[in-house]
Amino acid sequence: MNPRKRIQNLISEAVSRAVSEGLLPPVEVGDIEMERPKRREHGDWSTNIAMAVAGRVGKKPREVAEAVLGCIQDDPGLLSGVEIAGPGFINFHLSPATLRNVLLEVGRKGPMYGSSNTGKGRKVQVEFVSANPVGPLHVGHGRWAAFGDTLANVMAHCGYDVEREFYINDYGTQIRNFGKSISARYLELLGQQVEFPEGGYAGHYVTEIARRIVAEHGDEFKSVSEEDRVTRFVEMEYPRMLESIRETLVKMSVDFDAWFSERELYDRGEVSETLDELKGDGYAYEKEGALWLRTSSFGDEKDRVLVRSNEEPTYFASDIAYHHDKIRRGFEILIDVWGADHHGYVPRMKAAMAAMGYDPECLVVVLGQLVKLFRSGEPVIMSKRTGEIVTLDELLEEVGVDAARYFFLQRSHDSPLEFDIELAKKESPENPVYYVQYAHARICSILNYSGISESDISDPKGVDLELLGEEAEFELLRKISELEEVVEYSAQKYVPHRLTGYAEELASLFHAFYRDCRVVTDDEGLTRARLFLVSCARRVLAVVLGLLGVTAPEKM
RNA sequence: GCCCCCGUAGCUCAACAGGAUAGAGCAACUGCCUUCUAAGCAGUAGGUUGCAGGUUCGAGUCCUGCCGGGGGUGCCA
Repeated sequence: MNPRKRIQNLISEAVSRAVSEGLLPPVEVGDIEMERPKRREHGDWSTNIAMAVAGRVGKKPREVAEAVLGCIQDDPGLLSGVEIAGPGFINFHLSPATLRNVLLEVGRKGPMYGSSNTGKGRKVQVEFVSANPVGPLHVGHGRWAAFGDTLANVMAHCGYDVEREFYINDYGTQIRNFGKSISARYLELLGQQVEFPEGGYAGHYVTEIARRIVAEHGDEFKSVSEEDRVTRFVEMEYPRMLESIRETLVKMSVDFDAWFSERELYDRGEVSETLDELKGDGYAYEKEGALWLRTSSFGDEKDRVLVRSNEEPTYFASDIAYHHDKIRRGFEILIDVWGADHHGYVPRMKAAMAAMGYDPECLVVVLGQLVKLFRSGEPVIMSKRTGEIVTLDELLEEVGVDAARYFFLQRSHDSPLEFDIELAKKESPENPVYYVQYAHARICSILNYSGISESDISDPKGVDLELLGEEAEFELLRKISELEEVVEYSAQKYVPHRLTGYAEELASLFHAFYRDCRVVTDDEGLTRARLFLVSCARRVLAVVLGLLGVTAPEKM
């Protein structure tokens, strides 16, 4: 049992003892809230239970705290002190032995350190990126790639059964516009005057595609109908585009478990099947020649169209069928990562879940804000209209995957990200990626210098942990002990960026330790104890960097 | 108009389900390499958390109103 739970038990036992001794009136305390105090002198763990309960028992918070404190019977060896502070907090200080024991857990769990079973094997699907296969990924996609992948890592570490999925919008207007755009460029290259299609893709890559078609097929498609030419180009080119997207994602170290095609959803009849079910349940109805879903009965502002009067299903219709399919595949939690510009879509999708008879809560939509690119403080001008964008490939080429992923994961998903390309490239202290990686490399260097192999060090039997007694050592131990909470919080709140903060704190405490404590000395016992400590710190850094998808270099 | 997100140090951002004296990094200034990586460390300075109310033992965090920025509000995706 971890110290947090042991302390919670001490408190609840103390409360019942205080009640039976008549110091407190009978009171239901429920879950005992535990927090990490911000200030060191407030101990390792703190509870506000006295303040929370004070009103209900008609006593002052400090009186309640004293009653509880008086009834606490220490779990032997766990604590070195308990006291009441401030308005009525009860603060707990872990004993040195408890802190040192965290190293044994790191040694035991290795790469699984920080993992837990809070997810209880629940099936989770994280769907992210899901870019239309009509152009290269841009830097915004890069942010969602890093976010989704790390969120999946973090949830897996918490004991969820996680799958990563990419939804391919290979049906409908967008893919058609892609074909039309290629067609227009193709005809231009063959010397015809054509108007560029409305909603077409103006990027230079489209012209490159057309040029390649001309080179390979000449004017073969010049005389066929526009309709046929567009269809032909779509069939020829979207699989290639999808393949290049896949390659870019591989460079981002993102590996999807599933690629789900919208077109196949139609081909299997799942869209019409879903619509029939909704009609059968009375949630879909005809009006003005279109089919509508009664989303307003489930909290949406108004009803939404499923099938237009021209018989074309909307994107919404296939999206419902898609989510229906996800549930039928057994996923209990569906996480959709969408751009913030889709936020108006959330209530209707939740409503659709409810209409299908599912709990809307099982759908979690994470909305992400934009990435603004900078170069040495100057904004990089991009225009969607003219197609002048910086692609994810170009960014990766320039800054590398480690810096890219780290930068994407530094900020909360709901605030816009400023990404400075020059800063990401800099191998200097301004760049936090290197700060963290440097701590890892520095430890490797110490281990190497010691001449003792790490596998030898990690056997705690030959180590006397009691030799660890410096404040800098305890600080490091405390931070190491926090990983599980950080990982759990990141998973529960869908905030994987917390990990970058943790990594920097851990690195910083290691660097401070390095200043205060020399590891390799003539004192063999102390050397072994400290080698064990830094080896554990290294492994924890490696775990965190691994979750972030960033490499942990041995040398820099 | 209505809905959603954001507003915290000069800049970029943290702040765990409301907690104790709001924290980092960068930029600025001052020190520290004959000893395991100076891509490092230590220190100084920097704030009425956009504004005004409210809720309570306690508010950056919750509620109301206002100001400012972004997004949405389609038989588009």
